[in-house]
Amino acid sequence: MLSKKTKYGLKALTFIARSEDDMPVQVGKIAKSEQIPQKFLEGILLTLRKSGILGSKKGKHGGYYLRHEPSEIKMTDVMRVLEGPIAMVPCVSLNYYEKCDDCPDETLCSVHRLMIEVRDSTLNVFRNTTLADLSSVD
Amino acid sequence: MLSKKTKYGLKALTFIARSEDDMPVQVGKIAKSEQIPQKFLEGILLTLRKSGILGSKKGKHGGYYLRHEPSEIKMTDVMRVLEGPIAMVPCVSLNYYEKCDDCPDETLCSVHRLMIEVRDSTLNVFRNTTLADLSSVD
DNA sequence: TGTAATCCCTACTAAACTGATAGGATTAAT
DNA sequence: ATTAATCCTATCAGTTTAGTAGGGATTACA
Repeated sequence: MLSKKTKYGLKALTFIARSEDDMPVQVGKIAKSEQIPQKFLEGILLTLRKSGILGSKKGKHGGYYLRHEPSEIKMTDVMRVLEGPIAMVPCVSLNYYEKCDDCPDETLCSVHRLMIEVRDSTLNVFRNTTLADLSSVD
Repeated sequence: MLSKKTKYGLKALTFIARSEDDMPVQVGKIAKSEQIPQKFLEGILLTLRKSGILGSKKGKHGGYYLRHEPSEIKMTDVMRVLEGPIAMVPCVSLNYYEKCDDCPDETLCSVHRLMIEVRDSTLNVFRNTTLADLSSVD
């Protein structure tokens, strides 16, 4: 299941991308427009900022803005920040690899082989989708 | 993340498929060979039986067996039984569709569109993979 | 007919995770 | 100063996960 955190995060990013006139967007505005609990959203945008996807400006008239063009922001990066590893098992994760306790030989493990295929096909989607695709209104 | 339940279930199915000489396979044998807590595995095999993927024979010399040829057992079915819906959000689920509370218009929702693509690519893997693929030793 | 092996079923539990709330500290514009 | 924003930490109720416990029901076979 996609966590609410990720869902909210994606919606917020889309919102910011759509309202780009180089003015920072306030959490409150996003929360209201997208029906997201504001305090919850605060934390989400914070992690997006810490990861380098968003920038922020503090104080009055502050808010969040994209650090790069929407077309440069790949879903692989966004999803990893919000949802964690893309692979469904650590033993097929590119960025968070971990060996299974059981499983003496990965190449013989049926789960391993299946999950590599799932990872690759999901990765293929995320690599070929940017925030620009999400926020286009076609 | 893939649940242990699913992981264990897939390993067990693979084990049964590999040791097919038409004799039912005992939970204890699978548990020992695959390093799975036996009581936990019991429950998993039970749900696989109730779903029609496995059959069982009670009493001495009893055990579990496949109800169909491995090449007929598609991962779509197995995954839905073990892991639940394949879609990451209910609003793009084929078998368990549910509208989002928020989201007045799905066709305009960025998350919706992205998740449809993920669903389709994952589905494509599961539809083209059978237990025979998992249990082959190439 | 008794006994051992096996599936079957229900209930319980500890730990982790999720989604959210609370309360305030810090910063900046006016 | 006041106000409006981000930032940070802690807390919490509910759910899920992974597993354990204990036994009931069924069958093979001596």
